[in-house]
Parts: sequence; C-alpha cells; structure tokens
Amino acid sequence: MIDLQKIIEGLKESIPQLSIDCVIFGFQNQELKVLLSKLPDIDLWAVQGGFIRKTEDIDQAAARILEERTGLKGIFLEQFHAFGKANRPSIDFLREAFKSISDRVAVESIPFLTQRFISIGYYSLVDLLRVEPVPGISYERSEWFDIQKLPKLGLDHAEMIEKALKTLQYSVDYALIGFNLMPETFTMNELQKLYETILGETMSRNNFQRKILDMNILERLEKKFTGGAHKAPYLYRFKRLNQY
Amino acid sequence: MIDLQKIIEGLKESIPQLSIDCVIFGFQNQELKVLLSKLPDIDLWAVQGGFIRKTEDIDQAAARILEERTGLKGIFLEQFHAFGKANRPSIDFLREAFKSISDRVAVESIPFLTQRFISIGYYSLVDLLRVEPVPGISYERSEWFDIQKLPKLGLDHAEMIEKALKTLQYSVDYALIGFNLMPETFTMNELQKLYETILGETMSRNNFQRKILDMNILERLEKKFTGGAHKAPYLYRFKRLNQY
DNA sequence: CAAACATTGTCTAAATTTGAGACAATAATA
DNA sequence: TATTATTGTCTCAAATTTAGACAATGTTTG
Repeated sequence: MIDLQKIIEGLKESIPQLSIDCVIFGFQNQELKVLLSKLPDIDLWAVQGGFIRKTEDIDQAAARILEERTGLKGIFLEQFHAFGKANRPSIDFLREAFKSISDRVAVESIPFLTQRFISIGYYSLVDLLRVEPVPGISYERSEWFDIQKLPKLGLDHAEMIEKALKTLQYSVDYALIGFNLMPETFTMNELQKLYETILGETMSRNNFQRKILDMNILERLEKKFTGGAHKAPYLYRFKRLNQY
Repeated sequence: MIDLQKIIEGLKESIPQLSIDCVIFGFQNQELKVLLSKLPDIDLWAVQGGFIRKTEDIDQAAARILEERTGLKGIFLEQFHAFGKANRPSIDFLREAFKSISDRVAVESIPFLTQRFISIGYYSLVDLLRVEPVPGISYERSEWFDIQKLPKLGLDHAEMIEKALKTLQYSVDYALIGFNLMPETFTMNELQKLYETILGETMSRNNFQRKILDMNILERLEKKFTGGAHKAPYLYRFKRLNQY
C-alpha cells in the first residue's frame, strides 16, 4: 500500500521541478538490457527516476536512486545529459503515474508534481544477477528489457535510453574498468562478448585479444577447465592499480 | 542603473534553483579565450549565467543567454554537464553579485536567489570579433581571457571552464570546431593554430593540411597576399552544406 | 633585374597501426 | 590414439600516420 503522507513529505524535502533519471544497463546471456518500471494499469514503462533532496549533491541523489532500485552501492555511475523540453512531462503521464493513489488524491492537488520537470540523466552498467529490483513509488513492478526490444516508454525516456547507450558505446574502453560488471575473473571470450553486445558489432578474436592485452589492464591467472573438448582458456582479472 | 523591479519580475517567470551557465570560447592572436564578466567592486569573475524561463526549453534558454551576452544567434552551442553540489552557490557569492543593488535591498530578501542552485553548463564557439559583449545584470563588464591566464573565478566556474575545455578537446575531430571560431575566410596556417591552441600541442604542417583537406569541408578561394617575402597561402572557407 | 629569402603546397618513404588469415597447442571425447 | 573444438599467437597485407624533402612563389635586397 502506498503511503501518501510519506510521499508528500518526501517531496517537501526535495528540489522542485528537477528530477534524476537513471538508465541502468545490465548484461546477461549476451544481451544488453535496461531496467524499466511499469505504471499500474497501463502498458507504459519508464527508467528509474527520483528527486533530489535539498541537502544532497546531484551525484549523491543519483547514487541513492540507483541503490534504492537495485540494492547496489558504490557502482560506477555517470551523468550523460540534462533533458529540459518545456513540455516535459505532460500532466497526462503524471496522472497515470499516480493513478494508484488518485482515488485518494488528485495529482493536480500536489503542486510539486504538476509543474514542468527538468531531468538530469545518469547511466550505469551493473551485474544483472546481483540486482534485486525494487520499483519506485507509484510503479507496479520492474523488469529487464533487451535494448533491442523495448516496450512502450513514457515521456522522453526512449530518447534518454538512446542517448545513454550512445554515451556508453563511446566510452566502453575506459568505462568497463570502472563498472565492475564482469565477475572477478573471466575469460577473454567473455569480455569480448560484452564488448560486442555493447557496441552491437562482432569483432575478430585474434585482434580483440591483442588490443586488450596491449592496454595492459589485465592480469592473467590460471587456466579455466570448462570440460569442453578443447584447449582451456586463461582466466583474467583487472589489475588492481591506479583506477577509479 | 539597475532596475530592481525588472529583475524581480524576471525571476518570477523563471524556474527556481536552476540556472544555465554558458562557457563562451573565442579565438584571437593564437590564443583560446573565454568570455567572463566581473562583479562590481571586487576582483571576481564568472562565465555567462542566467535563468530558465518557465515556458522555455533549456536549449532555448542557453541560446537566449548566449545572444544576450554576445549579440550572436544560431551559433554552435552544446550542453556538456550539469553541476549540482549541495553547497553551490554560497550566499557570499550572491551577496557580492548583487552588491550594486544591495543598498536598496538585501539579497536575503529575494528568496529566489538565496537557495541552492543547480546549473546546466553549455559551451559555445564564436568568432570573437563579431561579439559585442554585454554583461549580465549585476555584472560590471565583460572581458575575454586567455584560457591560460584566467582571473579569480567565483563559485565552481574554474571547474566548469576546465570541463568545457575537455569536452571541446574531445569533440575536435567530429565537430567542425573551426566553423564558428574562425572568421569567414582564413588560411590553413591560421586554422592549424586554432587546433594547436585547443589541443595544446603542435602538429606538423604537411600532415595537418592533408588531414583537413581530406575531410572535404573546405573550399579553396583565391590567394592571400600578405606582403611577406614568400609564397602566398590560399584562403579557405567552410563549405555551406549541412552544418550547424 | 637577378639572387636571396621565407613560407607554402605537395610528394614520397618509413613507421606504425589495423585487418584478416593461418596454424600449432591443448583439453576432452570417441 | 585419432578426432574435435577452441585457444593463443604469429605473420602478412592493407591502411593510416609520421617525418622528411623539395619545388613553387611572392617579396625584398643587392
């Protein structure tokens, strides 16, 4: 049950007309996914949003929202763009968003919510299996969607995801170290699959290995015996030196 | 004389706790410069800031502020980062900023101004000679500063300029940085100086020329006879197709 | 008026990086 | 022991970048 009083109190401690939206990417089965939450009673989805408390840095607010929705702390999280069309969001979206409480109160009666919002977008890349999704207030449930097969998205969230993805692709090389996305140890092939999924293109095995090894960011560990009828690949892990 | 009433009315039409800051770059005498404005009675400078009107897209607001301060329209302007430390700005800065009117009203009595501000940073590239600087309200005058010799900056504006410059350096290759920074026509050597200044490194003359010409973005015009005792260089201008 | 001078435009060879194929090495299975 | 699938690495070709060289050309100087 949604506690209306708590919502309104929370809003009072927050900065009006300004929100944060986190585009949370996850990786599984060679698919790049994004964590979306569904509005009640309608097939409309959104990325993980929230507000900025008055005493909180915006980076802290983004980290808090990420933690609230995934349970993950200390994850690499990067701002990518602020969205501020004069007509976002439409009151229609808000009415849907607060439908579950709208029998008790009309959205229009909460001034905080009926105004125009400017939203600062952050993105993160997480180990999907470590996430226990908790939808934000007024959302029904959360789900991972393949980036190729997104559902109907509210507001400008399609554009947001698009832009977050572009930013992620642009910064794969340095971002992968920061996001502790890979398990502690992994094979070169597993790392390559991640690259290919993010970039949406295949890469040649030999040259990928050369490129990554030349970066000098990995240490080679013992071999991994998978039981497959073939040569066993080495395991690697990221070096523990001077990184983020 | 500053019209206090006009200021306060303007603020009423603006979104609270949210501002825009434009880092405006220009190029002259082989120096990359940034347009700063000085506070009255104190040696403290700031980039070109302003507020967002309630009915205005944030991109429009940035373009308006750019035009107000430079007289230039339709110029390259791109968002690069939102700044939102919980303690920005300090009330001290504001008191200085509004000193010129503070004999008539205490800053503290304008609630709009005493709150925390989150600022969205844009950067722009302009032809310095076409600019007629007009300082923002509450500022004394505007001046171009070599990026290497910045004066004392208020708030987090040093960090802002730093980050804008980094963004500019990253985008050198895909953005036509010369298009707005250079005069209508220019020599290859002048363009090279611009690149060298932005990137902070020297480049070889022959290879720079090849690289730029291969981009196929310039048209070659007649030669420029400088009076120097040597071969006259060609003049170029940017082609008039599908650009900013 | 020819020689000297400074700088420009372009060419070429060397060095480096990238792309693509080849092949031996090696776990597990038949 | 031969077969199979995959890995790690090598090599060669192609593409790109770097560096050097040199002729061309306005202007000044003798």
